[in-house]
Amino acid sequence: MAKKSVKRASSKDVAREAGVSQSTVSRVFNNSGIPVSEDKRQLILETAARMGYRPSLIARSLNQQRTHIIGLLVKNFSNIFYIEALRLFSLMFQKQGYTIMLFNTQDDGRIEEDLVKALEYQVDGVVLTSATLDSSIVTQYKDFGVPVILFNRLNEGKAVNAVCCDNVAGGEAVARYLIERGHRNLVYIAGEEGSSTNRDRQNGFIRQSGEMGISDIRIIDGDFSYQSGYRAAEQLIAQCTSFDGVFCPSDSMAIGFMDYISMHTQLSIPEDFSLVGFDGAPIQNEELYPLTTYEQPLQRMVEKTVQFMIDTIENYTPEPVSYLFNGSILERGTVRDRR
Amino acid sequence: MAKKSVKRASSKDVAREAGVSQSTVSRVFNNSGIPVSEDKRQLILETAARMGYRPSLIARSLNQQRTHIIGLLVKNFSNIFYIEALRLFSLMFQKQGYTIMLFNTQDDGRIEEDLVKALEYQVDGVVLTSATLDSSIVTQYKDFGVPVILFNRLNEGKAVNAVCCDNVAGGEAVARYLIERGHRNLVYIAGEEGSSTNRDRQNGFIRQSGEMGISDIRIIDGDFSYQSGYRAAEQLIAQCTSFDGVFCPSDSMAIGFMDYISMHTQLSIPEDFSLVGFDGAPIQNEELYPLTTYEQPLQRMVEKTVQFMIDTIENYTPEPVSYLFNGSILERGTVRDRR
DNA sequence: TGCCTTTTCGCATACGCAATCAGTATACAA
DNA sequence: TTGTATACTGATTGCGTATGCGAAAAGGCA
Repeated sequence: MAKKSVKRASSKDVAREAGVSQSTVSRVFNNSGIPVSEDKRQLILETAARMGYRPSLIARSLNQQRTHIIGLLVKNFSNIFYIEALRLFSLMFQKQGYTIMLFNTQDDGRIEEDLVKALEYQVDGVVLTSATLDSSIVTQYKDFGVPVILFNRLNEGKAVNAVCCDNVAGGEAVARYLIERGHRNLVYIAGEEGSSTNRDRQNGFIRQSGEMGISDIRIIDGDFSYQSGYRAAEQLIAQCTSFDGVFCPSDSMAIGFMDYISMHTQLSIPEDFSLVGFDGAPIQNEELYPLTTYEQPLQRMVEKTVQFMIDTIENYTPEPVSYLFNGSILERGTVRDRR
Repeated sequence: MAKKSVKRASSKDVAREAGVSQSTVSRVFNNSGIPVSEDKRQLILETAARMGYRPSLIARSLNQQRTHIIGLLVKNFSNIFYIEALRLFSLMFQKQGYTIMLFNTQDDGRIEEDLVKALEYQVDGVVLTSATLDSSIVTQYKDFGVPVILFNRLNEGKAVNAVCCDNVAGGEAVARYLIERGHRNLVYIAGEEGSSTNRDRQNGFIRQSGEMGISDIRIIDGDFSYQSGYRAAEQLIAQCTSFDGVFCPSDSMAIGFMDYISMHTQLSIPEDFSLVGFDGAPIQNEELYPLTTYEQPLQRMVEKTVQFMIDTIENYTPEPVSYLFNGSILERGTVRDRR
């Protein structure tokens, strides 16, 4: 059996069938305002429908040098925050007439491979979420005139476009929030090592604490995941340190932390100590997990990224821009005022 | 400023620069075994690298009538099971040299729109997950010779390819499992109305129960979501019916159910009644949610879908095939033997 | 050296579309 | 009737790649 049992109708086929030229068919299907007489238009639409004709966006892309495809590189499928971002991206790009090509970059070594693949497919732009990437690759990428936007990640020297939450300010805000409410013995559960998001949140948290007179902050290892939050709680409790405020720089970690506390200790939050998360991703059950957290304006960040991308595609500018967003503390029930 | 500040090098450019013909460049880059002398090959590879040349997969697709793009239509971004499926699909298709075009089909009315878009992009095949679709559209789609596979969904008359868990057998297995262990007063929390998955699980559950002498099964409305499980528990408890076995046809629902019970009642599972879920999607904390569930062989199902898709692309056959998979009860801690 | 086989390469064309340009038909004014 | 402007249509070209065919070059053998 042949590879394709049916051959798709092309505009040429429709033209022959309808007795017009291929150009006229083309003019009818790309609504670019070029006038076609009404009777021919109807004739063409009818024969096209009868033959099941659909314009080939591949051929159109080749001709126009524009694919209307956006490459979306995603790494972290276990973090609800990025799932939510993915959902919003796909929705908003679709609404703007773009289609998403998804690259699930499992390990960092494959990033370059995926970027090249996206390039070969002539994507109009690339969004990188949650990837700890070698910036040299992206710089090289820029040479092709394809816009790249880092989402929720900054790179050194701001050599690449980025839309990001101001993580330093976020860390500072959490420190301020806790210390202003009388917390003195703070703990920071670290996120993924080497990621700019963790580094910035940690630096902001520690610096602001220092400025407010709190300098010895305990740091426990982690990696943003639920499990790491759970284990961090275990580790912290085993050390039996006295503490009254914990900052988990992701909601997943915070919830893992809460679970360990409620399952294996007699402590209760916020009576015995306060807990603040980060992200503000949707929580299924806020009654069960009334997590006070620093909420990133995810929706606005995605909107900005999409708009920024489209603007850049339509008017390419080589100078990189970084947009920083500020979130705010979402007060729920895991922080008590200790003054 | 121009739309593109740089023009990408084409095979023709490389050919001119290297002093060979465009054909030879092409032959070097599509490793189709056509011989090119070693010195020219090296020369071409070098100049290509120097010029930053990458073959255009768009142009290649136009020429070959094959894009190596798979359209993936996803609806349910809130269900962990489908997120996991999406992750596996993207991984496995990438490994097989295919790239994924993602369509986030928000509401069912847009399915047709997304299918058409995928068609226009000349995708080599389409996988539909979690979509309650009008089969007439898909039938029409088949006329284009583009393979369509329904994932985790059957359609009436089996007119379309499908890879699915045998939901009827699953429902039966759960009924058998509960009744064999002495449960007599069963409750079924319904999944999304109108979905084949819910209908089949429900039918299997009720029929098998009937055959084993249990005929009056209470049914509570739901839609597969965490919230609907939570509300169903509330509703059930309010009715104060005596029951000893509950079947939630998705793990999300089951966990919502568990949460309501532990938060708002004095009942405990499995002491006061047993609970069985469905899916077997990863649960973050099995200690906290030791849910006994019917586990679908997700990994194998995805593998089969990918393999099936590639086979169908390479050797198109118009006769639709349905592959049914059987899962099994994953015993954890929410069922007690009541004999 | 001449002839033949094999390897290697270039020419020309096709893929499906959009755009440019040139050409026809119609309308209206002179 | 002719000229001009305008509405419309068609032939042609190019986007970047792959490939059949034939030509040329290289190599083998007498």
